[in-house]
Amino acid sequence: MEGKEGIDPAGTEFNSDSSSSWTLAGSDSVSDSVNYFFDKESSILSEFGWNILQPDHADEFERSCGEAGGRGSCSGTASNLGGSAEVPTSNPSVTSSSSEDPPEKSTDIGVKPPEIEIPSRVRKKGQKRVRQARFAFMTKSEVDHLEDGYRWRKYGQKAVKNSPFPRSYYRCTNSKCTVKKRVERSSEDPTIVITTYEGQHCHQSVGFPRGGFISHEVAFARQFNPPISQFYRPQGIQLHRGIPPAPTTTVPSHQVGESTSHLPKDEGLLGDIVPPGMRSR
DNA sequence: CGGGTTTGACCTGCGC
DNA sequence: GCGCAGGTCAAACCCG
Repeated sequence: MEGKEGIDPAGTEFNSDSSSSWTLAGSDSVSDSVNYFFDKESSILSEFGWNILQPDHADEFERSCGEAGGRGSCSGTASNLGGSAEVPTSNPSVTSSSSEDPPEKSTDIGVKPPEIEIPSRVRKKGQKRVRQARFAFMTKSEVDHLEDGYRWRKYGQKAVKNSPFPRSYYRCTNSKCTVKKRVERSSEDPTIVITTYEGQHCHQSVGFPRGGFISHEVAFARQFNPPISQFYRPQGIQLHRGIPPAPTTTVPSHQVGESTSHLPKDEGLLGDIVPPGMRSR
């Protein structure tokens, strides 16, 4: 409605003319590398920030970006975002992607997904696990694992503290794709499924789920697909500037199979990405 | 038989 | 340093 608004850590306000109302909901108290945005209309809670890369990987990734050439312009985009708190609507890859568009061109990917998630048993000592940009959805649904157009393989399930519901871990079945997602039910409202995506698909989705309509998750996931490089900060450090996501107006709520709900107080997965201080809605 | 799920063990980060 | 909780691995199992 009023357009996105928020304040980045440096105090810079940002606005856009989008039809969504994103509000800065908080920031990561631990790494301070991400901010959280909540869309009151779509009830989508989003987390935006820079990847935190160890210097080794930063170099490595910078190289791969350089080789990729052209699209994305790793450091350039990063500095742009970092310097002026631009909203992602100015990001070509976001604005150009309608709900029909795949996150990336599948075959000739300019930027291959950086292998920043080092397997724990291969990871060298001192190299930290790196988190990619994440965004979360709260969806009212009886089904835990919502169709989003991609194929996922479950690789783990864990009981979550303070929640009677386990958290499931999924990985994209595409071997070249590093995207993961976590699915968990809200302990406050069992009808609400909280899905958190981490990373970005480097390939096309396998198709639309359930007869052609797409959910908020799909629409949002497809709109929020800036090149990975844009979440890369060359110096490898945590910084962060508020980057509100593209609006989700492409999906009228009546088209959504599972209606979204308002943000409840929550623990568990939300507790993971949402600082306690902002969970008062 | 291939692909997906389950589940216990293991690893890692973090707070105390 | 220790314990806890989250995250991941991988063998066993299931299913089409």
